[in-house]
Amino acid sequence: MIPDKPGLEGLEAKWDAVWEETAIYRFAEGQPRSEVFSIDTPPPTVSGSLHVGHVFSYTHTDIIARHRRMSGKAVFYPMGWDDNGLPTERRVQNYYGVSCDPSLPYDPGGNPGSATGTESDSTTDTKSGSVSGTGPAGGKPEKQTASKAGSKQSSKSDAQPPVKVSRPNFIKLCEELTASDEQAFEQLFRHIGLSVDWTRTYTTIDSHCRRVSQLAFLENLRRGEAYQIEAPTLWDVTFQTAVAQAELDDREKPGAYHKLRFRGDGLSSGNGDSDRDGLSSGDGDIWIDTTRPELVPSCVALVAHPDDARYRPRFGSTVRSPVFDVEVPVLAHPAADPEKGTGIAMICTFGDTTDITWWRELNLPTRTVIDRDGRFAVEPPEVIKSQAGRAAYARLAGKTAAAARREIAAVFAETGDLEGEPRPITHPVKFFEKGDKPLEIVASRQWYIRNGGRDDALRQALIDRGTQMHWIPGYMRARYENWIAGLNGDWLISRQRYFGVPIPLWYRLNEAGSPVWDDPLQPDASTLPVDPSVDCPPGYSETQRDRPGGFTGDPDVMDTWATSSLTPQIATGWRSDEALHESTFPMDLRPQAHDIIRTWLFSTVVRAHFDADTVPWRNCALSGWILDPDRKKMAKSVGNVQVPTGLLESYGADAMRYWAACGRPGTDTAFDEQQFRIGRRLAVKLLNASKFALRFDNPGEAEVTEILDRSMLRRLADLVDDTGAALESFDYARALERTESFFWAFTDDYLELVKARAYGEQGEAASQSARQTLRIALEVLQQLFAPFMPFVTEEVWSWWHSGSVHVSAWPQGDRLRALAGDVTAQPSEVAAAVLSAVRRAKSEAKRPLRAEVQCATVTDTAERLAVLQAVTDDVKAAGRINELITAEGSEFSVKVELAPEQT
RNA sequence: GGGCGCGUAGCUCAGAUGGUUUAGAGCGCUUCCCUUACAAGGAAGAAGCCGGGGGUUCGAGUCCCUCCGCGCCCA
Repeated sequence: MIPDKPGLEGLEAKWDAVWEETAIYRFAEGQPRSEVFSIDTPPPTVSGSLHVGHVFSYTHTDIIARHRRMSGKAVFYPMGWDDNGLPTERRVQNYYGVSCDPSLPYDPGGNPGSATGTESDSTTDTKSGSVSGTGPAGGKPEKQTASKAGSKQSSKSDAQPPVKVSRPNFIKLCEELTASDEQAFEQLFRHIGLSVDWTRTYTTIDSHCRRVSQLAFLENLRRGEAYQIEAPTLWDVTFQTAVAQAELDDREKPGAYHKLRFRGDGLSSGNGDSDRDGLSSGDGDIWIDTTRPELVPSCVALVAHPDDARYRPRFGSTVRSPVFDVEVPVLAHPAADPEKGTGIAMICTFGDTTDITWWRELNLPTRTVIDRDGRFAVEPPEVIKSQAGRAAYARLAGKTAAAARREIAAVFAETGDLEGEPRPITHPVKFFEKGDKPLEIVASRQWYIRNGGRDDALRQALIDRGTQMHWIPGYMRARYENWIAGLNGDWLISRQRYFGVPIPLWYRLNEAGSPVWDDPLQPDASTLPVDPSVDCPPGYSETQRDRPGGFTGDPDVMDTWATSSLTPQIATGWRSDEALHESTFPMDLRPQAHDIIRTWLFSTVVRAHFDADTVPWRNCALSGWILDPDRKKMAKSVGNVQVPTGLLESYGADAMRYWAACGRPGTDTAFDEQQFRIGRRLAVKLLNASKFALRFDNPGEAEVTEILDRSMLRRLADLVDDTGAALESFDYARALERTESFFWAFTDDYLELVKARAYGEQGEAASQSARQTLRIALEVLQQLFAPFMPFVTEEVWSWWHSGSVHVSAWPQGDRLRALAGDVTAQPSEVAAAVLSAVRRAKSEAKRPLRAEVQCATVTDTAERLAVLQAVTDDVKAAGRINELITAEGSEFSVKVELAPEQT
């Protein structure tokens, strides 16, 4: 049963198979809510390869799950894969060499992507070895795959131009690619021993999730929490989609102030063409500084602070824009910063988010120049009438913003409207977090869900929700509150993309063929999920699609967070399995990383607030990041990612979990391979200590009689209480640290002290006590380690138990304390102190530990000497001490006389 | 600029509500030991003005103030 030379190799595969077969992690349905511990596992994005960061945080959750399971809870621990959204689209584009063209009809026969050859095109820069068959788990430590490639999709590709495929075909490819990834992810998660109920998995694009997502949206719509509006929208020109506030990144970018002249020729405030003869007159001119001179044709006003004496006389008057010669008013608004540039700014539609504020609050017209592809529209705004202005605009038409900027600077320089050279500065520019071109702002019709960004009562209600959850660590709640406090708009959920959950609506077309936006056609709930681009609204037929008097489908999909925010509803069977939902929702635990509090955590609270008038979970545990040795966040885009597979092979899953468990909740942890070695050593030690303790005959019902044994059990009782409390409060790192430190002391001291006695050197009764205690302690230690190192503990448990350690009952401190009776921790402490002193003496004398001690003199207080008396036989045996003399004194010391070296 | 966190041995970190006399662990380093549980191991040792300064207290790494440095989130 117990191998001669126990090892760790092969334990993962062996026990994973057994656990699968015995189904010990399967959720036991039908339990009352109080007996259930439900976990809202955040579905990892499957579009990239797994790295050690995933192992890190998912292990933390698993430790808690395993502890709750051993504590008697029915643990509800499903797993999802987040596969909808842009990351997948980008990878599909690169991997298959395709791009989506929604205007194409579905091609049911061919799979264009597969046909055009996967491997050939993927050479661009995804060496997509990681996504084929063996999956990301087998991936090499590649850096920068999709993130870079995706953004370069159209230009610069030296390979073939992408093959255009229909939206349904494109989605098929997305599903194909993610399916193989998901398998690989599951394999890796099994390999590291996550005790997930693998019969309960979902993917955020599957039909269940689409249904929940659409149903929840329709409910939001019905209750007035979702609405659509035509408004200026942050827009990514690369992906050509709207993005939400939560997806913004500010990046410091170089730019340049251009000092431009607006003419204040109060006289010529009328007709446009000819009166530019006052070129040199300059008294009424106003100079503004701007980093975006190309937006002058979209300028609708100038604005300065109301208290700014320099410009106060000009408020209410007008000036004319350089070259384009458009008359614009000079206005006052408190958001204008007198310290910036010349203290007066031009308002364009739209250069940045402040422009939106001004435009809205000052009730200004819209003069759009940049199209959704980020290029200047062919036609100038109507308001530009002068020939010179139209000619100048023609030089910008079709150009990107950056190119137009260079062009217009040249124009202004020619006309003398640009003073001096542009002055380089660096300033924060808003980017889509996944994009690499600055965001533009375009006016478009979009769907929103209210989130308190425009409603103080709702804002406060959501902040209050934060206080109804337990945050681990507690200070993370501040981030939640800060984010809500800083919201400046509702949650934009529509995206102009393809691989996502469609917005389940259609619009009537009037006789002119224009959509009637106000009263969307809704599907019957029983037909969900629907795809409005394929399905028809109730009462219509396909022949009426896109025909005047007919209907048109909403072309957009929902933000990936609009689905991800529903994982509690998705996982617990909301509106599909009410019994399950009742016993699992609100959920007990949401583990996640701290950087997505603003997105995932917050949006999930919003949905539960609306749908169920509750918080979605009782506890949220925020895990830290893995940092590389230089303390930079480990991320694919940085190229410093550690892939887990190699580490798993050399150190084993338990060692990797050990490393993960050492990272305290919420704390960023530097990756340190040394920790893997330590974890592995601990696992090996557990094998060997178990083997040792079990080598003696089973003492049956023998009683624990010896003082030393009872004293050790007393300390073990304290450990059990301590670790139990730590795990209850999600402090797995503390629990592990305590258990580990006890365990090493246990092997160093207790095992050595009782070794001789266990072998029978002090008679049968004393031996039985030792053997019994060894077994009791071993059993408890195996259980305490089980949540952390499930494989090795299951292995050693199996040497002497029939069931799984993972469904055994968590140890009780009281039982151990009862065995200890009135014996305190002191005897084992005194014995260990003497033994340690003897070891030190031998080590300092450079003698082996088995060297005999002629005579050891222990000086200590009378009280402790009396205690030592009770354990003296064990101490003498362990230290190989021939004669042990005691002497009273206030200071503890041990004088060691070694026996002469034998020759 | 606002918020949050951090600064303890060469390195990575523990030190929960201030108090077991001379501040802990692991790694690394040095020395020793192939001991019948364990050599991909074991034992032992050296090593710290607990970021600086001020304060509260009988007593502070632990609380307060301030300064310096670092990181993150948000403007």
